[in-house]
Amino acid sequence: MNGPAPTSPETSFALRRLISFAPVEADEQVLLQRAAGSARAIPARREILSQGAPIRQPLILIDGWACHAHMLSDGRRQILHVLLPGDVLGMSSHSDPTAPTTIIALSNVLLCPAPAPPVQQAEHGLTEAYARSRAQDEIYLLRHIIRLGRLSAPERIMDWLLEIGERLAFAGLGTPDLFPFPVTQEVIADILGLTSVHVNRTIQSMRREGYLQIKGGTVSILDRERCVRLAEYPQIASAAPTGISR
Amino acid sequence: MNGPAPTSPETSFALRRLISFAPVEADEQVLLQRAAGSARAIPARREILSQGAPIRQPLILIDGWACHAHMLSDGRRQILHVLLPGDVLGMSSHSDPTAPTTIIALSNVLLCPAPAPPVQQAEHGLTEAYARSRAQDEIYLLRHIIRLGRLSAPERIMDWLLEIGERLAFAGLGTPDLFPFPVTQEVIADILGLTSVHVNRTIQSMRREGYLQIKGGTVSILDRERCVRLAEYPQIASAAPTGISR
DNA sequence: CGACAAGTTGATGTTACTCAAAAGTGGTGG
DNA sequence: CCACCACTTTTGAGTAACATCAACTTGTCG
Repeated sequence: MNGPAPTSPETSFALRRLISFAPVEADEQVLLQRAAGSARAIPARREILSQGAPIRQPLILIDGWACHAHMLSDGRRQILHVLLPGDVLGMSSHSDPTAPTTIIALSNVLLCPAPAPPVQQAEHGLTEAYARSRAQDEIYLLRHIIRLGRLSAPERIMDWLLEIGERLAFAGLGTPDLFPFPVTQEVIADILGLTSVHVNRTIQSMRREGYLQIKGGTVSILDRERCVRLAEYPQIASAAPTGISR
Repeated sequence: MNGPAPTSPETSFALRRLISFAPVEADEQVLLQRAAGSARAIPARREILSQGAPIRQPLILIDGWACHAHMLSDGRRQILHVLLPGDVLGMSSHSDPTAPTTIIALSNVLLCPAPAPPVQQAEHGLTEAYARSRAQDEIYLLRHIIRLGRLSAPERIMDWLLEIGERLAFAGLGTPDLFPFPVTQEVIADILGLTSVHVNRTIQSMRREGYLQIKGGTVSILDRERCVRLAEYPQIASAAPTGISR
């Protein structure tokens, strides 16, 4: 549905993102390619990792969407973090790591083991790429806290959509203004701490006012300027003018 | 105000927490003690690290409370994470790290440089302690997302207080049911994504119903059983019965 | 075509926010 | 000891945002 040849291109997309974090040596790239070749498929809704379980080995998401999720005893669900192609799951820097949360597939996904860097040399290659990927994930977590704590429903939705668009574009899957979007409004609600009904009404209102369009599993940002303003979305690679003097 | 000799004991409290994460060799403990001895004081409200600035060197919080905070342009503030004695700031595993958020002192604090482990041996000593401390911080971030996304105001406040009590007790500062508490209701509001007025009313209601007491900079959990139930607080070191079959 | 999931709509309820002011608290200097 | 200040907590009344409940409609896939 989303391109000419659906078999091998996704692989390189996912790896492209990871490689962009740091200069990865040719031999390491081969390791990645080989790992990606052995990726296994997991159907939507299936649990990938369960909370508290020991992590056998870190994984790379090659295709599809997944998420960290937490259920409360009365059925409320909060999705903590969305995982997109190229994201690394379960990478930890200490011994005997256990999964801090349950990870489930949001769509059909392809997963492969994350190859260990051949040389454990810091500040270079794959080691550095993994470290930066993890640091970036932490930034997304922090931004998510801001969203949930201080943004209104329209702001939350817009801010999150802009982030997803940016992340997907980073992996070569669409552009920041037009990207594939395989999740239901119920999932959006569980990510953003809202109800699906409220998500629906809010999206409709944004659609009516010409901000964006969501149709057929695709998001189009129609007026990026206004969208960014609505969400106070932090500009990519801009000087941070956060200086609050005295 | 909080004990007989206010000069040196805090130092060992903070280090106790860090050391508890992994067996730290005697020589490494000496490094920590020496670093703590050179701690410098920073007054409340002062900025410790600003967003986007390069991190010169990781720090250990020896005494007092600090936090990661983010301001929106219209004055809204979200506190992302609270830092307590023994917490490590700005520890990163990749090269040229920059501060993902601004860190400010919530009270007067003592800070010292985090000594680099003498032997860069994974799975042992200080390296492992730092790694586990960071992993634990990530778990607190995830829990915070659940709080903000899916818990009501009373649940948020209770859940957060229980977490703070546990963390302080872990560092030897009070017990999980009785601990020092140097922050205003306005700060609580900015942590929990509420307004200070609503925090006030909610705390009063919990006080009236016998859950807890907050007075004179001290929190007392009066009925832990009921508090834990109110917040669905995850039990420490309990088997995780999260198995959702099929 | 039928069944099931997803999206949409309406009516109503509740939680939490806003604005504004009063009352309490602690520190400082005369 | 008191007066004063700034800050924090508390209270009240009105409002806005979001949730809830319950249909109904649309779309998709076998």
